[in-house]
Amino acid sequence: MDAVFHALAHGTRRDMLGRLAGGELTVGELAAPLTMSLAAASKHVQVLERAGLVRRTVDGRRHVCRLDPAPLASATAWLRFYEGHWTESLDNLEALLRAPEQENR
Amino acid sequence: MDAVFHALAHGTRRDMLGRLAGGELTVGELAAPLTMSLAAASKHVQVLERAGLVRRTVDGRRHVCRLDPAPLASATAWLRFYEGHWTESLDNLEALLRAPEQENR
DNA sequence: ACTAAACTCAACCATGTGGTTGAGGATCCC
DNA sequence: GGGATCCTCAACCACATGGTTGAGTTTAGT
Repeated sequence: MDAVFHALAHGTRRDMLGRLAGGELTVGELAAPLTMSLAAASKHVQVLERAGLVRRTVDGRRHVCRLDPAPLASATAWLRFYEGHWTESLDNLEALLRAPEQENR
Repeated sequence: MDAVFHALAHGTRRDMLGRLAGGELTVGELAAPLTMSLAAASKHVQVLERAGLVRRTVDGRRHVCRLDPAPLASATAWLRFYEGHWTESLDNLEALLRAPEQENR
């Protein structure tokens, strides 16, 4: 799960995932719009692969990547949990403000 | 937004956020259960602060930290967007499997 | 006034990360 | 077969990250 958040922490990788949401792409196609070498882009793909967010099938000399957003589910679950706690603590704050003892600030 | 994902990428920081969801804690209290020095924990708090996830109020010599999950919202929005694309591509897959041309695998 | 406590800051170190280049392995095309 | 294409691998480099220790500051307690 660290791997998922780590993969998402880099803008280049989020960009790749975004374009993969539109359909399968080869490593070269993923690298094309980027301002870095193919080898660098290849490393980013590997990071996404290790995080389980991208699956690769080798088709001849082309490596075709497709999105596998399943690992995103655990990340969203984590986030939703703490957003839940957040609204809860908002309720607590509100309750506190309504309480008889007036300790505003 | 990179900052938010980067902050979440470290298990120690997620742990801190989790405990902060239960209420305000000082830097020392955040550091106590960890196997690192206070200075190291202090740095983690600073990372969370830069990401906007934690707000600090100095109360005497104690630095009280409280959770501010607002930046989590943009992260969840990003994730939900791609989860949407995911279910869409699942539909595409299903449609493909139902299609006349049988190219399973 | 002294000491202890709660932190931050700065310097330092080891390791990880993101990029480059150069070489090489398959694969397609002529 | 020969050359161009697509991609990985390994070595290297600069810089960020995560940890340490030691010193310093501010506050609390006696």
